Amino acid sequence: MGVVRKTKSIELLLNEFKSQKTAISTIELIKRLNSKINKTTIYRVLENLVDDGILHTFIGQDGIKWYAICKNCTKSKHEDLHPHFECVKCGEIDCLKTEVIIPEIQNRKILSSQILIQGKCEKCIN
Amino acid sequence: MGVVRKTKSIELLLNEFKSQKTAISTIELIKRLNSKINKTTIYRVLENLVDDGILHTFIGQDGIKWYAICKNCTKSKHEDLHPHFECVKCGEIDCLKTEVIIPEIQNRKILSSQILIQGKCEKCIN
DNA sequence: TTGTTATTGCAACTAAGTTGCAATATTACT
DNA sequence: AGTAATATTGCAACTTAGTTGCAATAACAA
Repeated sequence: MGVVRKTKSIELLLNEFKSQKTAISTIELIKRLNSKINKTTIYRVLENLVDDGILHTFIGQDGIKWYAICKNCTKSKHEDLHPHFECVKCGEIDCLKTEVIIPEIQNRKILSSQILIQGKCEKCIN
Repeated sequence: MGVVRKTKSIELLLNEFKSQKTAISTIELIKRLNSKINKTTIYRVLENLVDDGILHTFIGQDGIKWYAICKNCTKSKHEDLHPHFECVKCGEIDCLKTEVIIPEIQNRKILSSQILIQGKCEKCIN
């Protein structure tokens, strides 16, 4: 349904994504904003922000939901088909600009794809 | 820890993967074997079979665990770094032989990757 | 056949996420 | 500014996937 009214919850959540460029998991957001926003509201606002093309979401290796700011998305079209990179050391996940080419497959029609790469990030490589 | 003794539970679970070549989710297995094996046992046997290199596991788009037979794995080395294909129509997930190349990324060390492709499978394309 | 111990079933629990509903806050309209 | 309409929120209770501890059972080596 998307966001209709400017509220404190939306502002607080967006602040998190403005001050941190990497992806943030739902449980991390609940942990951080616990005292200020109810977890139900957090889940609902996040979904609204996805509908509006402001955030995109994906499933981490742990099976939980992560969210990150969209770069080139609109309400009607999500363009965030980029891979995500999860650091095995610090746990941080961020969006990659790197393009990964999915080859055509005989007798199948590809519609979308999720790519989650594990490794060591810039900060943890050494 | 892997499997040590041949039990009825292991046999029943492996039968499912022998009669169906595609991946099977934990909840599907629990649904099917509910009356014969306790769900705790199902979770534990599946994990053992992964340790033994007989099955591999991955997270589906729904955030739940899926399992499939390994092709070229041993107890010490999992080689199943192939992509998985999820049909948006029938919900089936299978392993792809297609190789997807993950390019090197500056200042990062890539260790592994999960690729989940959505689309229409052979049966559902028309 | 028996002793050791891997495996199983059960019940109770955890953790992530959802639902229904009444209370509250935003916004448009006068 | 005051008010009505309704989007948003908080709360409690729930669902679902998966886990844990422990006693009972089953494999299998000797």
